[in-house]
Parts: sequence; C-alpha cells; structure tokens
Amino acid sequence: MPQRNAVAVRTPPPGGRKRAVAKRPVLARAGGARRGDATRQIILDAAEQCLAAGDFDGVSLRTISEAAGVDIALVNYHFGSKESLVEEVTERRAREVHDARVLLLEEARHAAGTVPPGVEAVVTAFLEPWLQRISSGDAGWQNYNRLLCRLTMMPKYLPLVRKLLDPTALHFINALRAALPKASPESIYWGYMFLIGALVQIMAGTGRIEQLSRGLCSTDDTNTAMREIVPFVCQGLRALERTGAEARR
Amino acid sequence: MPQRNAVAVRTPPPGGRKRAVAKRPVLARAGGARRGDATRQIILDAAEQCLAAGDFDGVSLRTISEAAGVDIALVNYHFGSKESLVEEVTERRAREVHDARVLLLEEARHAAGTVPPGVEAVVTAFLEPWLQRISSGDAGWQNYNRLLCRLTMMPKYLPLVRKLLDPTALHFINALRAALPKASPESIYWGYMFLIGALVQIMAGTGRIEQLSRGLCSTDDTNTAMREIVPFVCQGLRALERTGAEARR
DNA sequence: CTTTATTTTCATCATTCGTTTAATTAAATT
DNA sequence: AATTTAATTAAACGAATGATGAAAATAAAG
Repeated sequence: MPQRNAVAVRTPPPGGRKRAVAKRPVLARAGGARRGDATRQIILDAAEQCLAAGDFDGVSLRTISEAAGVDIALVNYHFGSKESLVEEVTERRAREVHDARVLLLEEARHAAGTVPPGVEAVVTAFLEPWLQRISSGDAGWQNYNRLLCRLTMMPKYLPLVRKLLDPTALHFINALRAALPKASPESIYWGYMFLIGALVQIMAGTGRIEQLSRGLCSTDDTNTAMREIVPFVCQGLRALERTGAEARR
Repeated sequence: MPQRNAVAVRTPPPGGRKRAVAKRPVLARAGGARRGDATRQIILDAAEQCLAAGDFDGVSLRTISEAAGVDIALVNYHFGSKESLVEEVTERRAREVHDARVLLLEEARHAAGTVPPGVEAVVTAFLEPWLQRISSGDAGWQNYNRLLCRLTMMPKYLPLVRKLLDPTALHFINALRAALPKASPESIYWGYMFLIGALVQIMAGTGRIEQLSRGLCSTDDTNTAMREIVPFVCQGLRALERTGAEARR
C-alpha cells in the first residue's frame, strides 16, 4: 500500500501538539537597537505604501511582504498580527504631526498676546503641518496621510482613530471655541467636522478632483490646496457665529 | 478497492464538464414583473444595510444572504457577481436623488428670474434632497447615503462613483460657477470638493461627532446638520471669490 | 570555538471567500 | 395534464487569507 502523502517533502505536522506560547522576543537589552529593527522599518514602509494605494482591508499581508521583499512570516514575527501592524503604521507618524500642530498653535498664542489666536491662525496651525509634509516630497508622508484619511471613514477602526486623533481634535476644538466666542458649543463641533471633511476630501487621494476638473486641479498641488482651503474654512467657521446667534433668537 | 470519497453524500462532480454558459434568464416577458423580483429586492435591501454598517469589502456575500434570509447561491443567480450587486445597490437610488436635486435647482432658476440662482439656492438644492431623505426615517435611505459616502473614499470604486455622481457634480459645478462669477474655474472645483467633504463627513455615520461632542451633537439630527452646514459652505464658497481675485492680483 | 539567543526561511494549517454545479421545487405555458 | 421555463436549495470547488510550527541561518556572548 503506497503512502498517501507522496508529495510531502518535509516532515509531516506533529501529531501531538506542543506548546502554543508566543516565541517573539520579550524586551531585549535596554539601550541599543535590535538586530531586526531594519526589517521592521522596511515592513512598516511597505505596509504604509500598500495600505495607502489599495483598499485597506483588501490589502493582504502577502502583498505587503512582497512589496517589502521579505518573507511573509516575518510580518507576524515582528508585529504579531495584521491588526498590530496597522496600529504601528499609523501611530508611527501621528505624534509628530500632533506636536507640530500644537507647537504652531502655541506660537500663534504667543504672537497674539493677551487675546486668543484668531480663526485664521488656528486653522493654519491645524492644516499647515499636514500639507507641508506632503509637499516635502516624502512619499512616506503622502502615503500616511492618505491612509489616515481612509481610516477615518471606516467604523471598524474608530477606536484606533480616536487614539490617534482625539488629543489633537479636542485641543483645536478648544482653540476654535476661543476664536469664535459667539458660536454655540454645538456649532464648534459641527465646524470642526466640516474642517476635517474638507481636508480629508482633498487628501485621501481618490483622484476625483483631477477627473472632475480634467486635470485643471490636482491634490498634489499642495500650495494651491492650502490657498483655497484656508479661506474657505475660515469664512465657513465665521458663519457659525451667526448661526448660533440666529438660533438663540 | 474502496471508493475514495466515502464522505460524499451527493453525486460527485462530473468528470467530463458540460457547458459553461450562463443560465440566468435572458429578458423574460415584456410587460410584467418577474417571479423572483421580490427576492431581488430583499437581497438589495439586505446588501444596502450590511454594506452601510460594515466595512464594505469586508462584508461577505454570506453575511448579506443570511441577513436577507435567502440561500447564498441566489445572490449570484440574480446578480451574477458581488460587483454587480454593489452596482445595483448604489444605482437603485442614485437617479432619484439626482432628479430631485436638478428639479430643486430648476425651481430656483425660475424663482431667480433673469439672474442665475445665488450660492444659497444652489447649495440648498444640492444638500436638501439628501438630508431630507434621511430625516424621513427611511432606514434604506440612511443606509444608502452612508455607503455612498464610504464608496467615494475607495479608489477601487472610483469608476462606479463617476458613473453615479459625475452628472450631478458637473451640473452643480456649472451652477456654482454662475453663482460665483468672480471665482476662478479652479476655485470652483476646490469649493465643490470642500462641499462634498463637509457633507460626507457628517453623513458617513462613523459616529465621530457623537464621540467628540460626547452626545451633544448627532448626525441623525438632520435639521441641525442642515442649519449648520448651509451657512458654513455658503460663506466658504463666497470666500473663493476673494481667493481668485487675490490670485489674479 | 562553543554556546546561546535572535532572526529568517519554508511548509503547512484551518478558515473564509466568491463562485459554480447539479438536483429539486414552483410556476407558467401549451 | 403535460411540458417547458424560472427560481430555489444543497453541496462543493479552487483560490486566497492570516496565522503558526519547526528547522535553518545568523549574530552575539561566554
């Protein structure tokens, strides 16, 4: 009677299963960098690129590992799971943008003196760090911004979005409240969502404005984008003061 | 020698394959409704609901067919493929919104007399049909609007989005151009994207504004949403006239 | 060099996916 | 009633997914 698994080259799977504990490194030595850190960065960059280009959950680990030029098993070895990989990709750059935004706002506060910074200053402090990092030509930042925009539209990732963006959001909502004292608290929240919406729409990289305008406009033209979005949002936000006033009779 | 497929209850797959032609109905009799039309509607409704709640490509046909209470094979029988199902779900309500929007704009044109309708009238004609259909309490429209918002963020579905929304977009971009004669053509495109962005952000149903405002605001409150978004967008659009003027020195 | 810990590779796992086939039931037509 | 057509059901298919196991390779430590 011939053996059944004639195609099996290697050893067959063990009958009695061994331990199922995690075998990844625990912490490693305190000071220095780990040996596989370079691989981690390569995978993170490739994941960033693939997630920004494709349709997020539709992007497989194999696509990412092939783009990175590493074995697929390394992804799970270094990051544990696909979910953790997505988390690390997004959290990697989040703090830098947050800090840059807050710093710009602090500078505006200092420049304004005793009165709170105006709408223009707040909006600029919020938008500038994003758009600047895109126009810098760094493909990584371009990919990051695109994938973050998509992320905010997916209910499944709402907890992650909160962790990434809630500090920034609440910080600038407060600043907007101070800049628009006559607007109601509700109006400020609505205005912030409209601001995010305008930003996301031109940053998600769907190619829609390029098609609609038949090449006349491009989201890659961040200078123009900045010149258009700032007045739009600022004027829109100022209108909220009237909305609140009307609502209060 | 015992047979190899002892677990097979039914007949094994045929060795020589027969024809591989499509077996779906061709056209059926001219006038009346088909026998399976009720099933089609049930599947479409279930798909609409599932796609709006979940993360689109992450929603499986099995989830949809279970929600509809029908066999999974019926989905492919009636729609041919998942892609076609998504197309039918989205196209089902697209025309109605488009017609309502254009009708409202025509009424505004008539009311305005010789001059073109103003920004407020154009924006209202664009936004009102959407928001009205949500506040109507029809869960189907709520689901449709949410899933369409998500769809516009996915590059993979850009061709479908174009087919669904390009007529409306170009129609209202023209109207905006007439309402804002001093704004540059580029600015109009940017402004339209910002308008879409604000709308999408409050319609996608991510629950973000509810969390940020800790329940103070809700996207289900369409009356408030309408009262906030219209002044915001209108004032924002008017700012584009200045942008263009400044850019032209 | 020897030993130890970490990283990489190869092979395979169990699931789930969209889709298809063949048989069965129901309805419409003759 | 007999025949033809459409709709529904049950079962399985091949492909792809995220994840894991156990060796092999590599570097570090003694």
